[in-house]
Amino acid sequence: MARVPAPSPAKPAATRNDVARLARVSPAVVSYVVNRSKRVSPETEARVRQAIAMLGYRPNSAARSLRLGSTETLGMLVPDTTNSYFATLAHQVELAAIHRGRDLIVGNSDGSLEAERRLLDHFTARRVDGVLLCSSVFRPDISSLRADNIPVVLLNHAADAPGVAWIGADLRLGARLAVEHLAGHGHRRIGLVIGTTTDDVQDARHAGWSEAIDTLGLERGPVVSVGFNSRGGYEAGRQLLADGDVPPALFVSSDRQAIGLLLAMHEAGVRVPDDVAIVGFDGAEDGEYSWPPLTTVAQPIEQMARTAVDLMIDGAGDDVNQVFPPTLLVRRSCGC
Amino acid sequence: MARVPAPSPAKPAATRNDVARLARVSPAVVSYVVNRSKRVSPETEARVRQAIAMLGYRPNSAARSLRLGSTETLGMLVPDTTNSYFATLAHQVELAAIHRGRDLIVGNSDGSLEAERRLLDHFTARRVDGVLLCSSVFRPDISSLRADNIPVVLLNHAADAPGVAWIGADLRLGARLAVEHLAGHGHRRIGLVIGTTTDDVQDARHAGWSEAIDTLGLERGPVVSVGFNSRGGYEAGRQLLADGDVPPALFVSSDRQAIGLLLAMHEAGVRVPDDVAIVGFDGAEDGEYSWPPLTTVAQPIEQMARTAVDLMIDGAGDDVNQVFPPTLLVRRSCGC
DNA sequence: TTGAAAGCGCTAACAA
DNA sequence: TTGTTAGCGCTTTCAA
Repeated sequence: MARVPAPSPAKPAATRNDVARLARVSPAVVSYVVNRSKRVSPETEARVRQAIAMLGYRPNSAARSLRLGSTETLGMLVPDTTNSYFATLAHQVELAAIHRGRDLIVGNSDGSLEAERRLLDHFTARRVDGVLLCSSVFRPDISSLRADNIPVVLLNHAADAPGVAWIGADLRLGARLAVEHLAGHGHRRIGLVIGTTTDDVQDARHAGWSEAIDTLGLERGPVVSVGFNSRGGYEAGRQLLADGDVPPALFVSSDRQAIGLLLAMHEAGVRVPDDVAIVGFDGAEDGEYSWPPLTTVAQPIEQMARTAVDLMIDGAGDDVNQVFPPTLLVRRSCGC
Repeated sequence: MARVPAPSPAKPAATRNDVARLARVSPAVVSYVVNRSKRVSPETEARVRQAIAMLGYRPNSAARSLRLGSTETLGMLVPDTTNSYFATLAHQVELAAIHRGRDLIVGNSDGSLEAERRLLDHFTARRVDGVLLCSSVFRPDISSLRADNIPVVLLNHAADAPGVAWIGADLRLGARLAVEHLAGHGHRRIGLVIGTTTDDVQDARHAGWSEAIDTLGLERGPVVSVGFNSRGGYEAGRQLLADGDVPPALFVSSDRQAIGLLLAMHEAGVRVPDDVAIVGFDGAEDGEYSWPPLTTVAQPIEQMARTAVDLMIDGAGDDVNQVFPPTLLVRRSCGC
């Protein structure tokens, strides 16, 4: 490790006053040209722009926020950016935010309620203009946002949350899509691997699965509840194996779980889709390169992200909600 | 979509003055207690704290930044948070930053140099206290940061970059580890799937592979250059297959590529590790649940993240660098 | 132990 | 078309 003391010329960033001085105009004029907020004569503007370029001036956003009372920044809280579904969602939200001239700050709660509260607090301290919340629980504590009148939209939310705007995929429909497809392959007995969240409210995918089974006159396969990640899926697989009851078809509530399940099956020499057909849920990158590639119920992530940001910025108010229909993304784990 | 107009009481957040008024002290005293910057009598402090609690006051961070000339925020730029390696790295950096009392803003360049430049610009406008840069190129343009004297550390960097602090894993050593392990399994002919970056400088993993082959007196297998993602790995696999030259062992420069390669092999009925033994690189979550689970050269991600943040904050200056030795993470794709 | 006041860089209302 | 000025919420020096 080489080490040379930094020269550190301690040259502070140029301010608007520096620009004004160099361009021989008043500071206000600099603002006018930067924000295009008022007409300025072409010659003056040229001088100012040149000075800006020479000094490498960029408006100090803290000062701007303070003055404007708005940070032009959105906050987003997810359980885990390491999860490709949330990573994709966050990325799409970032894109949508930029498109609307906003910045996005993303925080990870790691599934901890304590961390979630802390981050939300943090967002309010930063005076974000709104927060997109993928909470680990069904009824998140958004009081600190409320107290400061910061708009919230619950993203990836599962069901009605009175008094809060929320957006989510139609989980029930998605589950139905999966079961119907599996039934279309001739399977009459379909199991379920379902994720549980901290406050274990019943997941709508469970209801959708159940409903579809009934409607189609099928037989209920085993149901196993596990965490929403690969490890959970792996455990589900082990359990099914241990019970000696791996059904011919399985709907799995997230792609990551499905990936874990796949591993358990491979280890046991159970062939997918020949011995078990599998349909996952989410449609992010996870299942694209798995073996076999995962048939999955894809959420319209980009659309949801865009809508969430629009809702947030256009301030549609609380009690707004929107549910998006997912679509079946057919690959090979279903037997197609 | 239900819709109810927002009540929007338009209640602005409480300021320090509100607290001062309620606690019947001067605004300065509020600052004293919030920042513990000066002794305050216990009774006064109690009054102030109570007022803070009652009003839900949190210091406006824009104002604070403006006054302090520091945002207590670090910026991090990665090509793609959707990639689990970068997601993990970013997450670890976030943790390290929080540990040092800093916030982290993460931006995605999507591998575009244009986006990279824009984000860097953005970071300087926001006056971040430093930026951690995972650039898509070997010599990134950090002039906008330089102009404002914002410290930079190149993270995940591959080789010497004079005048900039950088941190990276020892790629050459990692490649050697992989080849040696494969040789230990008795393979005498080892191929290479190597990623290319935008400015295609020779990757040190290539050199390490080559070197190890020579040292061990092995035979050079096919070398294929592809993008650093799953698709690249898949293409590499297809090409090897098309050339009819799938070597008995293969070192692959990233886990994501390895995942893609795995798919190509499965599709062709080539068995891993029996027909090809594979060792990947990175050691993030990708290969943990693949089939077969991936043996890989793991970078000490957490350690690198922590060091990068420390370096940044403690301002060790430019021309500092640190290279971390990776370790072999043995799973099953190598034949173990 | 507490308070008064200056000023961080910026926007925008108003005046010239 | 341009300039003057007040003030956003905060920290900190200096005085009381």
